[in-house]
Amino acid sequence: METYHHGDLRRAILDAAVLEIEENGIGAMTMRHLARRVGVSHAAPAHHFGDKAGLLTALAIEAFDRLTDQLLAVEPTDDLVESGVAYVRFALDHPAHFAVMFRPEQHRAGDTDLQAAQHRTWVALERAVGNSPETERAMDETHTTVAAWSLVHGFAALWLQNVMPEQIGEDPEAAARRIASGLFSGA
Amino acid sequence: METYHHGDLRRAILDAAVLEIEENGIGAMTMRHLARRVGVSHAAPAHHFGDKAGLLTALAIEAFDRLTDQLLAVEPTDDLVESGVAYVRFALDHPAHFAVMFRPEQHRAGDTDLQAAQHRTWVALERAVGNSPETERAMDETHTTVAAWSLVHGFAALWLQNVMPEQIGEDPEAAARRIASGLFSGA
DNA sequence: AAGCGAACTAGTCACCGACAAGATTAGGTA
DNA sequence: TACCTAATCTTGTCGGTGACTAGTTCGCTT
Repeated sequence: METYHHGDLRRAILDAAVLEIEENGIGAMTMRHLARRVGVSHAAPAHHFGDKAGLLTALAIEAFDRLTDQLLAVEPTDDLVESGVAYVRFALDHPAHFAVMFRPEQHRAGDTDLQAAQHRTWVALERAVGNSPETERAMDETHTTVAAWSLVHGFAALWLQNVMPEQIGEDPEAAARRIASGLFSGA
Repeated sequence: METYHHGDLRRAILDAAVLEIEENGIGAMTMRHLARRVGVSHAAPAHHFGDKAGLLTALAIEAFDRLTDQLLAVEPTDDLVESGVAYVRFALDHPAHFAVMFRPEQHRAGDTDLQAAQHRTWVALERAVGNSPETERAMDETHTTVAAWSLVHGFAALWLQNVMPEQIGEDPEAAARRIASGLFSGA
């Protein structure tokens, strides 16, 4: 480091946080570790995020937006199952982001930007359900969307937490596709 | 307090932990708070649990066992949906226990007692699926069980994290029953 | 009743998040 | 160019936390 000012410390801290969480778990992610990792003083990060909750909120917003992008990248003509698989793939490919998304107690309470990002994800999920070809359902669209979300969210969470039975195998994407197909297109 | 020895400090600390988490969130649950709450010195709890991870592991084991009991309390003749609703009800009735169950990074790594408790829960879920009347399924029993678990776990997690859309209403049990019915007995 | 070991206390250490005050510098203005 | 103001970053500090150690109290067995 040659300059007193970092240039884009905010971005650097967010990236360092992801690496730190992936390498050593969310428990090891302290503001001071990130500062050391990036090469700034221990109090520098707080200037960009307010406090630790602010940092985690910013990271969660980024995570929701990336997930939304992945969901919207699924072809509109594809089956709902493909969106479900995309959700699971995002969670397993980006465990650090996923771990930060659903921890309200670590977030800045009532942050409107975060709420907006969560809503965008919800809208993307609704789109996936609405685009799905099967029109004859046992539920209205809201409940179908919640059902699909619950299924893939639960699957990803249980997989990441290592509580799945061995019989399920080692390929999460295949298992997720099989399960989602069985429930949502196996009529 | 009159006696130097507490009598059942281990039990008292576990109960205090549940209260503390329910009242102030898991972030506020520190060993020192629990000690103060129970009226012992700050280092007393560690004697019973080793360290904080040991306490949270013990709490998780207790939680898995209580959940298993709730699942086994469902009548064997009942539909699979009733077991799913029981899972959701447990999570929402005991948010502190539920919050501690699925945080491996806070647990004592590789604890065999915890693994055994998790396995007992899995067996209870398999029983629920096996007892369910509908025999013609799109999946084998393992995948059906994982699907059911994922659905209710995801639903409970999303509900507790307050990211459900408003349209879902205010009665989680009703919504869970509707969704589980739509996917598992709405053939 | 004696003493052994478990239960608990008191003291300490490194580390953390938050805060305050000061140093540095980028970027707009005269 | 010279300034100068606000944003950025550093340094120092404080209370709180988890973990460790040494010492105190007491239940229980023999």
